[in-house]
Amino acid sequence: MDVRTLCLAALSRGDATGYEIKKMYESGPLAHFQGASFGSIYPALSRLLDDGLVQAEAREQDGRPDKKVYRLTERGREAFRGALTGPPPEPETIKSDLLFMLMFATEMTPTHVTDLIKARVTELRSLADRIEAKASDCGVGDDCGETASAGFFREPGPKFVAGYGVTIYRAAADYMERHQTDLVREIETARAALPNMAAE
Amino acid sequence: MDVRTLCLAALSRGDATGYEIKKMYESGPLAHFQGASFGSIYPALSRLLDDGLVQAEAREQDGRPDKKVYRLTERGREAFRGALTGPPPEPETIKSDLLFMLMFATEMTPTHVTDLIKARVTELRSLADRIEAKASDCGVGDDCGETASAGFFREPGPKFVAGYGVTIYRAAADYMERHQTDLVREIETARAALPNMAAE
DNA sequence: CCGATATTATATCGGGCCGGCATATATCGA
DNA sequence: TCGATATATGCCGGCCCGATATAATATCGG
Repeated sequence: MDVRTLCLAALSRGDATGYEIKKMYESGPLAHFQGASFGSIYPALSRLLDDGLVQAEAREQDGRPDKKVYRLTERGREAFRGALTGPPPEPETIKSDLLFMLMFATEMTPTHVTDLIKARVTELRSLADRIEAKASDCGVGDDCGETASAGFFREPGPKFVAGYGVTIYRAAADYMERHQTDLVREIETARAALPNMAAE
Repeated sequence: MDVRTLCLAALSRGDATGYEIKKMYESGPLAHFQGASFGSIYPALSRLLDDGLVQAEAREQDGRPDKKVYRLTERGREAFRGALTGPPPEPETIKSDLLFMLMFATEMTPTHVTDLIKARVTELRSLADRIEAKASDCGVGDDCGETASAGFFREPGPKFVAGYGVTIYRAAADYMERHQTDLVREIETARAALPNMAAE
């Protein structure tokens, strides 16, 4: 997804600065499933300004550098709807460093493989929990979603997507936990059958 | 994953040209979970050559431009093992254009949402089937994996990884199918409650 | 039998994006 | 008080993808 489109999407939910857009994709209502860095957000906003898809209002700030608050123009809103309606997204495949490394599991020590998988399982469960916490109303006292994203996850789209994330992360963690011991056992026998495994 | 490491990994399974490495990640034994383009493979091989991690042997070819067959040096093999042992991979999160688009499902027509999800479900099932076909021995008559990758998926690592892929892709397809109707119904009621939805 | 297309093979280039860095201030905890 | 963190913008090196160029052979349909 184009960072310019990502900016339009963020601004469709309200005016914001570049810094705030970044936060939305990092820990705010748009976190998970997409991300963008400062190095792409600020140039993207400049281009959107040139193209007339956003307006900027410079607000003088106590001390800090002037804050530039961006707002969608009508043309910007159309462009965003166009991106949503437009060409269907390319088929997405799983890209994973860990999975790739594990294809060469016989080149690693069983201990290392175990550590790698254990760490990943923890990460996956924590990711699922974080989505669930954010989605399940964040009802009580905590500050939860910060920028007025309270009701966002009651909308059908975010609810569907959050459920997807939780389901997939849990399925991944479950698979790894269930097949971990088999994998390690098979590596051990494979390495025992192989030569020079002295001091690794 | 660094494309240089990807090249080392491919060459650790046997000598190959840049073109053949590309094929391995496209449809060969290393397909799924990682990929690389010509625009990164050829420069990567050049750098690996400069750094002494691979050797190149130019083979004169009948007619076609000279084939450069690359081979891992001992230092290259060490570097690859280092990458496997080295810093654990960063936590990986799901990145998905479709999921992101669906967060704004209320801005789309129910028909469009249905089409999008149906197409993705088909893709996911086909992806899972392809992995399963490649992993389940490709035993009989078909040409299956081409370049001598017959037994690769009987090794513990690839078997574990293939199972992961099949499981996750199926789980994703299942989730989408099971929650699709709910999503569409909720969009419809949400849009009915909203203004100016005449000619979209 | 001829032309269109695919395949084998290498390489460059533009553009997009990430991560690190620079800059400036204010506040909060150790 | 000193470093870390947060607010806020922006540049730059480097990595990578996708498109394109080049070039010769193979193959299949008309």
